[in-house]
Amino acid sequence: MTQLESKSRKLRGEGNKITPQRIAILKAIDGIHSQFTPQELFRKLSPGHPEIGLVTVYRTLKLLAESGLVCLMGYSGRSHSYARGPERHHHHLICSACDKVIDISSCDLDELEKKLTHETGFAINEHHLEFTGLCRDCQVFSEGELR
Amino acid sequence: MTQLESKSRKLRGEGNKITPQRIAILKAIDGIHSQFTPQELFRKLSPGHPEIGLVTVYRTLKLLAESGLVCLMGYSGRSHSYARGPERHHHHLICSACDKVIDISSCDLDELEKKLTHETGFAINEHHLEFTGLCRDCQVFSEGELR
DNA sequence: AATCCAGTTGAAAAGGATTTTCAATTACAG
DNA sequence: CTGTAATTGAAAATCCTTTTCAACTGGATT
Repeated sequence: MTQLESKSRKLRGEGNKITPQRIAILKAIDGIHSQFTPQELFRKLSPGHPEIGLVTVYRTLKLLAESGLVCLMGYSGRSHSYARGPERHHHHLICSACDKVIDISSCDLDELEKKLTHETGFAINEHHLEFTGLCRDCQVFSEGELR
Repeated sequence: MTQLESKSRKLRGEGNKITPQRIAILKAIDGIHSQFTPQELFRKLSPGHPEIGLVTVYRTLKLLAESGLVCLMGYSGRSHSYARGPERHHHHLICSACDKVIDISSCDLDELEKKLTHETGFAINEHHLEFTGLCRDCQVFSEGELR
């Protein structure tokens, strides 16, 4: 089963219709390895899919994020940013130069979480973790003659 | 030295002027233990300080964030949120019901960071960590008759 | 205490991002 | 095939945030 089939199935299972627009958006997202804003995705889609409106991109990304099929990113400034990613719990490593996103599955925070629960009385149910840096490719440009 | 003096001194040291508006804003922030948006802070200030405009609140929060005197929060939806907090490296534990923020100083992520650097070639220079849950007070309302 | 000037301020306008509205269209269950 | 609820695109409406600009002011310097 392709990622497209499995995601479509999940969406349909939740009572949503599978439209050509949604398929195009799912396909596009699967090919993007950076974080992106709705506007950026719209611009990327427009040439091949002039029939897809910006509003639909906004709505679809929201829907996909609610279904866990894309991630809504945290510290990315003013506009919403999203990234493709696995449905399971994971975190991100982001290149601050090219916006590339790498998924991280390990995060041993259980100890810390327990300690915090004990110290603060909070019932913790979520955490976000994000690393930022320069990817191998982008490091090149911050050495040598450039900059 | 009070927090107000020390923060004023730092601001002045960076070439900024200490105005009545900035003092009022610094004082207000010190009394808020939740995260807040510029608009919320403005509403809180307005009654006692009708002379302070919304634009000044925006500008001052931006300035304070750049100087490390307040924290710009991450995953807080559409508008910017800030929180008072220590200047040193720290993270947050946030109540999803009342927006209370507790500062966390420990975060043993060096191991993970090293591992990621090795595996991905990234030059990591920053990380954000955020826990979300219900604080002791707010847990009460999610049990029992309410909700 | 008086002067000066770069930094600051508030109001209004501009700029963006996101959401809402609404009539037309369409996926898909029956 | 049909009926219907979900979806769509365009335009308008909402928000949030920043910019512009003329007036004002903190505080360094006389």
